[in-house]
Amino acid sequence: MWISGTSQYAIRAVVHVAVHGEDAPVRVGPIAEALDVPRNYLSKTLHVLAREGVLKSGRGPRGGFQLAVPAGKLSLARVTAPFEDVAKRHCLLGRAHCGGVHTCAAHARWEDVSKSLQAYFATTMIADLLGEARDAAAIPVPPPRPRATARRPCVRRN
Amino acid sequence: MWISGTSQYAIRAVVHVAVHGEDAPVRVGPIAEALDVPRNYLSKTLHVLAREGVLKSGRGPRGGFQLAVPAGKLSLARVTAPFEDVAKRHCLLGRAHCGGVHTCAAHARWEDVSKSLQAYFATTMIADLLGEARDAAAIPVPPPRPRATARRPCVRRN
DNA sequence: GATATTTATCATATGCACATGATAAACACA
DNA sequence: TGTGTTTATCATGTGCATATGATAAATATC
Repeated sequence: MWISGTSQYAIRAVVHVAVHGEDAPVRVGPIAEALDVPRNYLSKTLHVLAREGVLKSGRGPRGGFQLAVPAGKLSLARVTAPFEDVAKRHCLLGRAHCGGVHTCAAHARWEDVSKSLQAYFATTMIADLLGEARDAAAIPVPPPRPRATARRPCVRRN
Repeated sequence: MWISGTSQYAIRAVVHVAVHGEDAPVRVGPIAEALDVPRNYLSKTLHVLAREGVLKSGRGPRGGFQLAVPAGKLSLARVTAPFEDVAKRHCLLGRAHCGGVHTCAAHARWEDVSKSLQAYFATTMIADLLGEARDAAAIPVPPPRPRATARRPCVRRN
C-alpha cells in the first residue's frame, strides 16, 4: 500500500469532517461508524491531527472535531505527515541518501516518479476530494475485512 | 516505504546475483553478507524467486543461485510481485475498485500518478540497475539499523 | 455544584512482517 | 558408499502498526 492504514483513516476522517462539520463539531462516534473504523483508534488519530493544527477539537457536550484549516488549503501531505516517515521514501532501496554513489538511469527515472508522487500529496487538497459524491470517502472500504484468515505472505496458493 | 522490506532484499539480491553469478552460481551466505541481510530469511526469499522462475537454484557443492532470465528482460515488477499485493495499490484509500462511485479530479490525477509508478516497475529492468558502480545495490543500506530504539510512531519528538 | 457528555490518555492485546535456529533433503566428489 | 556442502523446510521468536477497553479530564447545561 502506498500510505499506511492510519493515514487512510486520517484522510477519510478529515474529508468526513469537512463535509459534515461546517455548522457544528462532529463527534468521533458518528465518524467511526460512518467510516467503519475502530472508534478509540480513530480518536487517537484525530487527537494527533488536532495537536498538529489540522483539526480543532473540543470536549464535553457540543464537543467534537472541526477543520482548523479551510479544506481548500489543506493538503493530503499535511494530513498524512504525522503518520508517515517521508525520509524513507527517497530511495527505491530504502537508503536515505542515494544519488551519490550510483546514479544510474533507473535512479534518475525513479527520482522523477518519486517526485511526482510527493507533488501529488503536496498539491492535492482535501477540497479536491469533495467531488460529486460529497462523502464518498466515508464509504466503508470494501470487502468486510477478511481478517485472521491464514493468508500466506503473498505467494500464490499452489 | 513504497515497497516492502522483503521486496528491497529481493531486488538487491537479484542485482547481486546478476553481477556475480555469470560464471558460477552464487551462494546465499556471501549474498547475505554483502547485503547485510539475515541469511535464512534471504534464503527463503530467494527460494520464492526460484519457485517463481526468476532465479535458478541448485543444492550441494556447486549449488547456489543464478538468474533464470537475462537481466535485460527481468523487470522490477517481476522480482517484487511475489512480495507485494498490487491489488491494494489502485485506490488511494485502499479500495480495490474506486473509479465507479466517485470520480473526482483528485482521483483522476491519482490514477495518473499510480499508473506511472506501475509503469516504472514494469519497464525498469534489473540491467538498468547495473550502472556505474556495478554492485551499488549490494551496498548495505545506511545507518546500521537503529533497531529496538523506542521510536514514537512518527510524530515529532516534542 | 451536580450531572451528563465528550475528548484525552493510559495500559494492554492482537496480527503480521520480519527474523532466527534447527533439521531435512539434494547434490558433488572422492 | 560416505562425507561435506548447500538449499529447502519447519518451528518458533520478535517488534511494530493496529486495535481494544477502561479511566481521567474538560466542558455545557441545569
